[in-house]
Amino acid sequence: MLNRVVLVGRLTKDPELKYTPNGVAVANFTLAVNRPFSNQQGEREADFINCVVWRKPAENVANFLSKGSLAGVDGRMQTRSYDNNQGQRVYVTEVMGESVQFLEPKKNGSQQQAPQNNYQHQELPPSYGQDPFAGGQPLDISDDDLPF
Amino acid sequence: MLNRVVLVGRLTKDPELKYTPNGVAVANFTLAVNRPFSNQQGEREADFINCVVWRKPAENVANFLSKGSLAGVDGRMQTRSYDNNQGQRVYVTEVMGESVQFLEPKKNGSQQQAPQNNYQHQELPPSYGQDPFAGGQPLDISDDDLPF
Amino acid sequence: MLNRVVLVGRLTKDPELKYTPNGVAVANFTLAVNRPFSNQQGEREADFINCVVWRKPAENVANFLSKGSLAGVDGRMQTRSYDNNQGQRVYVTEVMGESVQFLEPKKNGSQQQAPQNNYQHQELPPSYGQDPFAGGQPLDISDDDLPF
Amino acid sequence: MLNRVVLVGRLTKDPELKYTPNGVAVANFTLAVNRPFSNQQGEREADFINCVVWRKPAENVANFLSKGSLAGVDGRMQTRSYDNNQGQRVYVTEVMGESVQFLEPKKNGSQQQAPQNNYQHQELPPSYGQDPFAGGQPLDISDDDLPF
DNA sequence: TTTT
DNA sequence: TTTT
Repeated sequence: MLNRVVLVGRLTKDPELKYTPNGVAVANFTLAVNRPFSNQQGEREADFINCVVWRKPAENVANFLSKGSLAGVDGRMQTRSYDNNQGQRVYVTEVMGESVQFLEPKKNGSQQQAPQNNYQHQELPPSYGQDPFAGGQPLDISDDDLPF
Repeated sequence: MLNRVVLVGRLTKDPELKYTPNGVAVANFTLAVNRPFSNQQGEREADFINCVVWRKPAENVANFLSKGSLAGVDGRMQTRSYDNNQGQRVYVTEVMGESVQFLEPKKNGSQQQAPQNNYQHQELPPSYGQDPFAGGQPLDISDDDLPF
Repeated sequence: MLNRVVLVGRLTKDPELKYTPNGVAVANFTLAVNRPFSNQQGEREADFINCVVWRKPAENVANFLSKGSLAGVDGRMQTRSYDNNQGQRVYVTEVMGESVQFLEPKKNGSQQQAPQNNYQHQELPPSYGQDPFAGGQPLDISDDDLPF
Repeated sequence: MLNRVVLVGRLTKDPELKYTPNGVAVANFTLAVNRPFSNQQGEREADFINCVVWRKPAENVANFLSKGSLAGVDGRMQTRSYDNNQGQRVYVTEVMGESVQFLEPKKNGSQQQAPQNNYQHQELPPSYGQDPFAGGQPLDISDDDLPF
């Protein structure tokens, strides 16, 4: 059924990159998306939206985005739940990002080249993404949990 | 900043209609949106997405939708948090529906007329929405909490 | 770059199904999408949006939709131009539908079963889509024109 | 009915600002949106999408965007037609932008301050938008043509 | 637990 | 050239 989300916002922290036991990359990050209206106190608020990105785009996210980066995400809303250590059910809503657009030149990097174009499907410089296990830490879940 | 969600799904229950002390209508409902892929066990899953609608469209939702109704929602993702009665912070992500489309003729109703067209901005039959407090129960929050 | 369109509307005619010389299916149809506001004369207008769908979903469209069917489309806007027979450049904007949702049970059909779920990725009954060339007429363009 | 478009792209030219006889501002511009895939020749193409923005946001567009600016547009697809001077019917599809996000600091400007935040609903510096007729040229259509 |  |  139709389920489409498009967001533009800034990362609240550096993205977290992990790998499933099978070597599938997953990146998690939170986008702060400013609201277009002010609250009663006249302040602008933001929504903090958790995003998950899988596979190659996950590695691009980890390579090109960091705290404060402006990014666009096109994806689907997903919900899941789990029991926390106090034995309570926690409900999670997040955005499964199918594509991520980098809306600013890579910042922190030193001598790095910014990508010529900022789309997720871009050809990345050959130095990226070579060893899928580099730079990320293994994820403690079985691949059976992967829904796709 | 850009924040746009479009969903089509079915209500998991009848919508809940409430009113703020000032008489502003709010409807809450959950949409079950089937995923386009199957999980490891070959089953189709759904995402359960909480939606909030304000004012006149809230009353339309309450009048035209019920458990199982197929509906489209166009809106924005919002996040908020509160402390539950165990003193723990609970994070909530929901969709603020700006417009709701009724994709099926009104069901349960007896002799009721289905709307000629199913858009939220439709002219409703004069019998609807007259007394903003009819059919809903008061909401225990101050209007100061309304962000818009 | 971000380019996302979501529409719900009714087909103005039966969809047209064609095949490239290589046997790739393409369906074309126009969605009438009613506007949420009235014009100066108090009339509701509609937008008439041309949609193109490729491959398997194209065949599903041809099998399940017909004039008047209510459908949802999730896709991208695309533009192209060509010279007409009067030698004038014609600019075309259309929606490349990546997924199509059938929002009504199949109508015209006689004893046909409606699909159990209406998503484009659905398993179709085995009688469908067997011979990719059945029911469509060949398309007079080279596959070199296919951009993906 | 559901009709939602979200785009991020770059202006192909400076926006055109006009005013109806009643002083309602309208801005027109074309966004070049790069495609996420390459064509047969391995080249990246773009879609060129015409956008229209009304009223205050139209003036913001004229003040903050220029050729090459990166911008996000959230709106609806609209179609219309007219007869050209050769007496032929021309069909037009464009995006009615409801909100426009400025994704880069204002460029060409000399000593100008970039907006603190780039959302269309932003508070603009007091020097902007004061005389709604400044800087735009009158539009040769009656307000009766305005559909909303 | 939040970004410019 | 347009749908309910």
